[in-house]
Amino acid sequence: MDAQYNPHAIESAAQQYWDTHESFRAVEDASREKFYCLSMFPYPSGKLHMGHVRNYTIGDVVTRFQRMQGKNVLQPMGWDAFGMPAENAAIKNRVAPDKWTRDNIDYMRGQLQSLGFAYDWSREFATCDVDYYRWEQWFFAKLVEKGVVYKKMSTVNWDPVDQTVLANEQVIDGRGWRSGARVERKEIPLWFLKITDYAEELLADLDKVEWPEQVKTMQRNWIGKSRGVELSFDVQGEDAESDDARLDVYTTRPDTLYGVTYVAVAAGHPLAKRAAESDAELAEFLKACQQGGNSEAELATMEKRGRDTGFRAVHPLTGQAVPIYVANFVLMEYGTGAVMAVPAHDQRDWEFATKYGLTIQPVISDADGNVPDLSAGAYTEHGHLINSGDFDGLTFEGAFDAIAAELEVKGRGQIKTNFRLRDWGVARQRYWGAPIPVKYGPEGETVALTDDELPVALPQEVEVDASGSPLKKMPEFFDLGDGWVRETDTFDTFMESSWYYARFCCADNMDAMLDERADYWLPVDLYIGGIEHAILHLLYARFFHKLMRDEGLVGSDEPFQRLLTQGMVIAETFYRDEANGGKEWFNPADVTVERDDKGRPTSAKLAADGEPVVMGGIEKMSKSKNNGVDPQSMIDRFGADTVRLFMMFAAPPEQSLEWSDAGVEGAHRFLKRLWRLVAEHVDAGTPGPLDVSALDDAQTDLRRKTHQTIAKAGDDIGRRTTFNTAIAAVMELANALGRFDDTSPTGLAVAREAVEACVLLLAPITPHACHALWHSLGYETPVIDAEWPRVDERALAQETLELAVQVNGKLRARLEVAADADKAAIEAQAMAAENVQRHVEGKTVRKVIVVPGKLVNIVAN
RNA sequence: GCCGGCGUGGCGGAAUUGGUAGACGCAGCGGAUUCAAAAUCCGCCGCUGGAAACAGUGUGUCGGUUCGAGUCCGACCGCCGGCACCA
Repeated sequence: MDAQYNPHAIESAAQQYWDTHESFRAVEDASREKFYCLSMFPYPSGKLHMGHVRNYTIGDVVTRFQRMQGKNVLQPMGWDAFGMPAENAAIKNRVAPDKWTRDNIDYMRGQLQSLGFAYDWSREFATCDVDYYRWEQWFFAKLVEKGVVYKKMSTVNWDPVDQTVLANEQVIDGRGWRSGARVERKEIPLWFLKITDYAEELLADLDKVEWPEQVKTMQRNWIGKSRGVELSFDVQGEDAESDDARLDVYTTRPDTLYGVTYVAVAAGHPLAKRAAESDAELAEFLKACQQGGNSEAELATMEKRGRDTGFRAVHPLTGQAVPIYVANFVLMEYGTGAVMAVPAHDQRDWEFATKYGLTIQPVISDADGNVPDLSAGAYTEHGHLINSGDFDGLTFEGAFDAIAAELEVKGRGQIKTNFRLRDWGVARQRYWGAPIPVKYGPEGETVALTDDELPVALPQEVEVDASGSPLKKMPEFFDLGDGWVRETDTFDTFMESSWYYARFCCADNMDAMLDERADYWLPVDLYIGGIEHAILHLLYARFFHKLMRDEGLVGSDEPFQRLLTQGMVIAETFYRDEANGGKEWFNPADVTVERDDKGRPTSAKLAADGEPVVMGGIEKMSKSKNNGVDPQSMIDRFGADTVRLFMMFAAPPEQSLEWSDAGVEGAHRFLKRLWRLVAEHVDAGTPGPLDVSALDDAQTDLRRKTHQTIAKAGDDIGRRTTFNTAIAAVMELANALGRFDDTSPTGLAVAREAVEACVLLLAPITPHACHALWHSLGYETPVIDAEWPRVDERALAQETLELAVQVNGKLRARLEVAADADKAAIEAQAMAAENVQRHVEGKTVRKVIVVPGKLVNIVAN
């Protein structure tokens, strides 16, 4: 074999082999166990970034590993092709979104292929293909029929200068990113899917999936099931028949009901509007409340402000009148648009009451009956009721039930389960998305399109500018004649990403959304993607799967059985301050870092001019900080296997991964070393038969190491998905192999087993090199079809073990003991050790703890 | 602000169920090979003291549980992800 490791020749040969043999085409086969491995598909933004490379390498390693386990594997790839960047590029470069997107896809597909990912490319599609989104339109029409869809008024960010709706990320400090104008909250009618109808099931079924606990917790909190009481306050002086006669509020703390000292309503609430009719200042305040962004983070961090409406609410139990305030943090769309306020026992209410001088009435004491000190903040613990009439002395649970019962008797309220989860608004006022398949009639009819009216294809020839969707200016698109017009809103791109995993199972079906092949492959056995998708994408996809199930399209309850959330790729940043107060960021590739004699970085210089730059810390790779490392340049320099190996070795998949040029070189060095080890082994001659009963000590040790490594690598890749430790284990085996220079026939046989283990265990990670090495070892069938090596339990056996000996928890000696030694013998041997004697001298031994195979701890004082 | 994470040598990380902290790699230092260099190979490498044996100390900070804590509990500090129209 070639003595030199030549990655580029090896990689193109291996890729060509896989290509001509259609090695990764997946075919349904009911007689075989399937494994569907899916990585989140990319948005085609231009070129692959390191985050993609990491994500897809993880998926590829698992896919190839499962194939070697004998599974029938499916690993598809496609494009999440609708979205705002294409429109932004269109505005900036005057290039049509479709062309821009498809050019990007072509380039990125080539990059994925050069990384050697084992995709079944025959299943590829982009979500902007009409053959894809037509089924989404078809399905939406079915949902309209079923009643899962409705239209309601909803708040959007409105840019009054550009006359367009802005996404939350386009609102910066309350202003439009392009125009700089103060953003306004505007109400427009939008389409919604009733995800809240599935809240209970989405919560319960989290128990059915093998996901990281943190992701399940985030979803549970997002769904936010709570048990509380819905109750109503009368509005003083209102006609009992009028709509404004009562205020409904929901609370999870009915035990604090006697502490209500005011009620707050949203700026859009009818009472607030009525009060403003005769109060110019209040009207001004309501207008101010409509300014600024709409995101929860912005609402939660803004200054809490309010004003008295002049209306008074009547407490449902005490009959006392309390003021009704308008507050900017109460939103009309969430819940009832009104909240009861208990400043003594809720921190936000406390801050508001303190600011406006409202009464703070404590109604909960601690368990000892002490009235809490409310001078610095609210007392939010559960405790015992005080100042609460007949309910005094009750605990949280007792008071909850008693007060709920009292309200029920009086017809003023009842216990209610509430969810924080809100319905999913799926309409966007944008061009580059799937058109919503609805039409409106001259009499105000709203009708979903029928099969023969579908698909609604998105027009390709358009002028995109900053002033909203071009579809709204295209009568040829929306004017259907006879007074009928088509909806010009398009779908949220989360719609497309909510079912693409299912379409991959049968992407060639032009007559149906899904077919029986979906139930062969689904659910996805392992889904891999960024932790940033932990809530929205994953929750919407779960919901969509249940919708498809209820339409009989799939049989399973959940789309993704296992989930692996991968961390970010980060890198050092470098910048110089500019005269205008901004920063100029330099790419790490253009910077030289100076180090002291211990290797610590001390300063950095720009290579081009030799002048210093500031080290800005380690951040997520991004365009804005110019700290991205281009995968292509790394592949060109070292080959795909080196990039893949480094990515898998530098950190466990869930953690963030710091890019390191030196680390990449280290990975490359290891591959060269592995190549040389195999070449030297092949040159050393033909191994004899492996007679395991006639091995010397060194041979036994290497053989044990081989099988320990097989056991560890299989567990690390298959169960733990900690690829870094699997690679470390193989490196240890390679190190042991490098020290083993026994060229006897038996020695070569033991070495052969170790060499083959290295190649097979690394085959999922560095598939091109292992493809070539496997052939060099004399095999005709490719390594992708080789079986994962089996552990020989007998090879793992040891005659002696090393134990740690502690005295009072501190390590004092190491002990070589027979593997079958009993507790008493171990104790005696431990006590006899010289250093142990020194530390127990003059003390009484109180206890000796023996942990088999691990350590002995002698407790003495 | 709310929800969820993370914090270990000069650096990336390992320690899987409470049991020998620092595997593996990078950087650094010393040596071999070489006319020389690259490449490669060998050795050392948490900190303090010591010639060494060894001792002390050490996993963000403070406190607790335990024979024993990087791991469990409480409080705090710092950083990161998400917050419903970025994907």
